[in-house]
Amino acid sequence: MDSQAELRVNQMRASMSELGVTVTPRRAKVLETLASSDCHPTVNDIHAEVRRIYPSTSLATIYNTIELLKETGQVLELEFSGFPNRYDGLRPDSHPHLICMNCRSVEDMDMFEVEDVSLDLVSSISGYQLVRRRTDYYGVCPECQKDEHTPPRHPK
Amino acid sequence: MDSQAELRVNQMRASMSELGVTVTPRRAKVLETLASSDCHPTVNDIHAEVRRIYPSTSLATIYNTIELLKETGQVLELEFSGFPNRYDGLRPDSHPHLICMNCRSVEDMDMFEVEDVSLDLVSSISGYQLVRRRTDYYGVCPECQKDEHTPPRHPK
DNA sequence: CGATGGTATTAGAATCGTTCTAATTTTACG
DNA sequence: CGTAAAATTAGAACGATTCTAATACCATCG
Repeated sequence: MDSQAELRVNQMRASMSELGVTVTPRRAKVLETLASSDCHPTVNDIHAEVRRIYPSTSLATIYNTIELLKETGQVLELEFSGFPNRYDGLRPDSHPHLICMNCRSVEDMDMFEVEDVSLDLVSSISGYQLVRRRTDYYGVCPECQKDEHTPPRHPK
Repeated sequence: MDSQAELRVNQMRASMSELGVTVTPRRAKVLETLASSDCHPTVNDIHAEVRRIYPSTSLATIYNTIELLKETGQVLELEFSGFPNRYDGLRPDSHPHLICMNCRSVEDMDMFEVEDVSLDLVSSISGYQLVRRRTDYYGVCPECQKDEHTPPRHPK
């Protein structure tokens, strides 16, 4: 786990303590997995990882822990219909992603700085109290372009 | 049905003919509903509307028709997990939306022109073959701000 | 130490939007 | 009309997520 991941784990722990809930060993392992994986894992990915250490862990614990993190904005949830949601614990702020429609890989899109319209500006013009933006680019990743018939796989 | 809606229905009909499929009366009603509704209806909304004329219509027909429209880019699908998808047949191109997390209303966000980074530019830098962008702003709509306890409702 | 009470966790059931399937109906066209 | 292909139906299947009721854990107090 690199230093950025450790920083994030500590921030997540702090936010959970502020909520008044315990950071149990299983929950700690969920935080670690979220903070040290850059492939935007699914709940199942995290479940599998936590099970390597605590084999009896149930899915509900993963969902439960993620819910606690969402409450304090410590994890970014990317919703999909028909596919499992993806989570970003490394960068819980709104930021754009590249999504491969073939292999379902998800990566951060920060090749260059995008000057997004600020949430505050859109809020004041629209009258909405905005809390989050989601921007995703959908297409086919370089890897999948090599062979049109690459079967869907995840994570990449 | 205003002139813009009629134009859209004709475009949708044309795209379906190009696919070599028949525009049956039920399908026509789906197109009409999509083209003349500005609240980004769910599949159930469309189903209810079509049933007013053809009461025996099954849900599968709605899904099936939408699938045909998606194949030719004639409808924009906004995916959610935990909530039904929303559809925009009036403006099938990528454009930003305002989403109320309380009442689940969805509206177009075109208060001002946003100069989005072009898909082509992002494609060339990222190496992805991009086909679509999705940008959504999440928050609480003006109506729901009036009363914190307004129950979720849809459509607005 | 052992009891107590509250939190965390579990396994599995329930939910719900979407997709699939097999049988039936409709449609186009000779 | 008659036939074949396409469209449609009802309901089953599916899969991600949420819920539920029972159990395990753990800190603290007597």
